[in-house]
Amino acid sequence: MTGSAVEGTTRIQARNRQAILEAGLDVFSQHGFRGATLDQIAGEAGLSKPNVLYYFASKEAIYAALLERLLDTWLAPLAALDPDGEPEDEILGYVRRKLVMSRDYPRESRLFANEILQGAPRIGEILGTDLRVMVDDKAAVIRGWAADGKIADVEPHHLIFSIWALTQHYADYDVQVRAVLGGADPFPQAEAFLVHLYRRTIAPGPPSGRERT
Amino acid sequence: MTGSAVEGTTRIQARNRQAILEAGLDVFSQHGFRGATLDQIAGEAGLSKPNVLYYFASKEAIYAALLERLLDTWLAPLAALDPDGEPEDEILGYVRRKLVMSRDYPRESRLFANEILQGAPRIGEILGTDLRVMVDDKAAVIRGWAADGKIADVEPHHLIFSIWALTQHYADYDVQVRAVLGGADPFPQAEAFLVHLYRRTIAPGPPSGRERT
DNA sequence: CGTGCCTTTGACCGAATGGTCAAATCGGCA
DNA sequence: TGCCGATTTGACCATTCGGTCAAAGGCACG
Repeated sequence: MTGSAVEGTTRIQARNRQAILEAGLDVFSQHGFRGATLDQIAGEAGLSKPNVLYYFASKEAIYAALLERLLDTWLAPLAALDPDGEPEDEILGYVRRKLVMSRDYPRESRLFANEILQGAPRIGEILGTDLRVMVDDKAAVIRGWAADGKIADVEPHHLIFSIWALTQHYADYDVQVRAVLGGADPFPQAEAFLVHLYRRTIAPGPPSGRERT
Repeated sequence: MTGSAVEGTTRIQARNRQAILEAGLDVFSQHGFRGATLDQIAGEAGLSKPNVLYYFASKEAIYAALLERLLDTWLAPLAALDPDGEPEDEILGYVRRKLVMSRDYPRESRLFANEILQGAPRIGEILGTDLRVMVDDKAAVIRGWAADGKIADVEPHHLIFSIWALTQHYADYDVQVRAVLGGADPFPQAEAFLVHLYRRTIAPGPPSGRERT
């Protein structure tokens, strides 16, 4: 062995754990926790079922590991929203980062969607505490921008929800989007549309599009 | 028996079939097809498992019946978009109708979401044919409005996607929305926000919010 | 009140599920 | 090369799964 006795992470351990998580992400994101089977995960990872359980104590443990790894990176784009930046740049930057995540990590988005659809039994508490704190924090920033007249007076929470909904839609409903559009890559057009939509939505001015005479 | 020999739908048949579909909607919308179990559906419907299979040939048949019943009503709001109406009224009306459906039929929205997340194995073909035809049709209408300068020049397909994403988000991610917002009913604020967003997005004028000098 | 069909269910089946365990194999180091 | 822990697996287990079936129960009508 190479590593020390305390830090017991062999090369082969890292590789197999990674393969299991990769396979688990595939299966869980498509069928949810209850719909996924260990045999399927093992098969996709190229390991036998007992071998999978040698690296993870249970099906639940694989799922938990995936969720934990996900939550870390999932909120990073929102955390990067800078209170001292230019409002429009900050919000459009957030939209772009989230859209790129939907394009590059669609399975992670679907895994999250599945967990929420099931009622968030495992991450419900985190949603009501950690997530809520961060969203409230960023919402306050956005509210400040609105109060200063730098952007339109929109409800910040729903603005954030809308960014989640619009960007994750291109990951979660990818099959539907491509079925309707045909074969072409939806993301370039999606980005152009979302930039238009958010420039218009947050531009300072009267609350509605029907301009006053 | 009361009904004729040909029209064999007893009162009790209608009641039990309805109870099974109701229970199936609950379970399938939460756990997806593979994650749902007949025992759970039977228990929730107040019937024994063999009795459930007396009314539906298989688990698959219950799921199929739900999907078929869903597809009929799911696209009705889009079909109601009137090419001869006032563009802003038509689009905002569509948004409102879809939002009401998310509020009143969240389980149906989640059932649909689950099917799409699984890769739409059962309705994939419909998406690429019937749905696509209808969306293309409505997209042409919207494109015409844009060409006439009645609304902004937005890509119509992505405009429709955005309406789906924003409205269904309040059904599919209801748990998350409520966890972040607290106990209050999100829908009144959601409607106000969406009306603002779409008024701004489709208002005629320059493509972006950064006004020219 | 009895007959015939609709409805319900207990018992059961084979397959798949998550998980266990002891034994076999592997891989690196002395 | 031989050793020892890390790794892998075949066999197995209890439970749950979707589904079957024959028998029992219920209901409306003559």
